[in-house]
Amino acid sequence: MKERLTDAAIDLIWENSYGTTSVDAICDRAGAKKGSFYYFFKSKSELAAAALQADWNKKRAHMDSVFSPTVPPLERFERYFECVYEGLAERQKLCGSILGCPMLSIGSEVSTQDQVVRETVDRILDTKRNYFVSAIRDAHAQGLISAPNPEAKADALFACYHGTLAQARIQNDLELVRNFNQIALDVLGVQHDVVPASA
Amino acid sequence: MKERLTDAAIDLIWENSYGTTSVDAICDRAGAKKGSFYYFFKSKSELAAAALQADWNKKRAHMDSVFSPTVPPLERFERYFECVYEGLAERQKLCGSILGCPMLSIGSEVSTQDQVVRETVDRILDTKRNYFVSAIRDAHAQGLISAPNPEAKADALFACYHGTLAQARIQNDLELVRNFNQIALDVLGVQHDVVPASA
DNA sequence: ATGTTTGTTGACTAATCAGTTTAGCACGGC
DNA sequence: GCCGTGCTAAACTGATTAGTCAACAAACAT
Repeated sequence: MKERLTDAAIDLIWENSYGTTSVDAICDRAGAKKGSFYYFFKSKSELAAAALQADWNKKRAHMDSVFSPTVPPLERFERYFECVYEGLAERQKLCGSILGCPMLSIGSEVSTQDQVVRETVDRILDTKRNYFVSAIRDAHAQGLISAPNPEAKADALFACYHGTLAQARIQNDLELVRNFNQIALDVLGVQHDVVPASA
Repeated sequence: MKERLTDAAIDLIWENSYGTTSVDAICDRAGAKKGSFYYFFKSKSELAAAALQADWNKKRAHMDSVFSPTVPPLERFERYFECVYEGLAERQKLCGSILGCPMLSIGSEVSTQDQVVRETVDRILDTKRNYFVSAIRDAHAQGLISAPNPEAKADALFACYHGTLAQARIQNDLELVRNFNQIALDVLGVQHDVVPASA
């Protein structure tokens, strides 16, 4: 039941927002009653933090596989962005909207008001950033890109990635995400293998 | 009074969020009563849209000056990011938090639930993006950068910029914004004039 | 068998929410 | 003097909110 509650919470909050998702609505979707909710969680805010953490834990294994050191560094990004695109597209079929990154949407919404959730998001985002850093470091070591400062490069790509997802949500349009790997390559400083126009 | 209401609305919604900012609170800060509110605006949602638009209209003249075609293209960005940094720092002194970009925060929060606000944000963001596009086009024309596709480059920088502001809000930390011009130059593909280390 | 832990239930507050209503104020035109 | 017009005041509605509470159930240990 605890898991049903966190699942319902992520679903609803991601699709709508933290502020407009009521505890009642979460309970309804989870098939639970208010009492059960407050048996497991002492507040809406604590549930949100738990839900974000649970969601991340679920995705972690998949991230480890996509960003495995056995995969060529630039392919890690390519596969990752492809997965994100597919996931958002599938989700759109269900709810009609492009939802972007839940961490960013929720984090941005509550950051000035809810320190528990804010710190949870902050910590998870930092963990996620590490995948970027290590892939970039590897790419640099293999001479695929020039990134003497992998952390700075990762920050740039990370920001670019999240900015694109945020815009996709606001515009309700996946177009920018579909072509994101191109932008990523550009930000990473990979040489374009442009097909030269004839004549 | 209408202006006092939109000012109060932007202030409160930016600092907190759309969902947690009540009409009562907006009226309080504006020194107005509910009746006045609903005389000028027919709903909270319509006020939010009007407030965002009014806020943008105020900033527009300044944007025009910063992105004036008489300013060298890369300096436009430099000055702009500097202004944004200063603005956020000043605001932090007042409310203790880094607030990021109101368009992005609010847009991301309400995008799936409020089409009026969503479209307002979408339109304003598109207008803002044009400043980037034209500066990049000029920079390319002057041989400062290589950007055969200025729109794509602008999208990348725009996303990177907004992603950075969103992270600054979530982390409540201006650090990333302070150094953003460096990242911007990197994304734009400007050659670093790195001071070579001796020995 | 008996008590304890672990979970569930539904009714309950007390506050807050967006939005309405109605009466009234100050003002200039006529 | 009188009337419309632009705006304000304050009380109100009805729905919704997060969170509480005491009674209850089933499993499990002793």
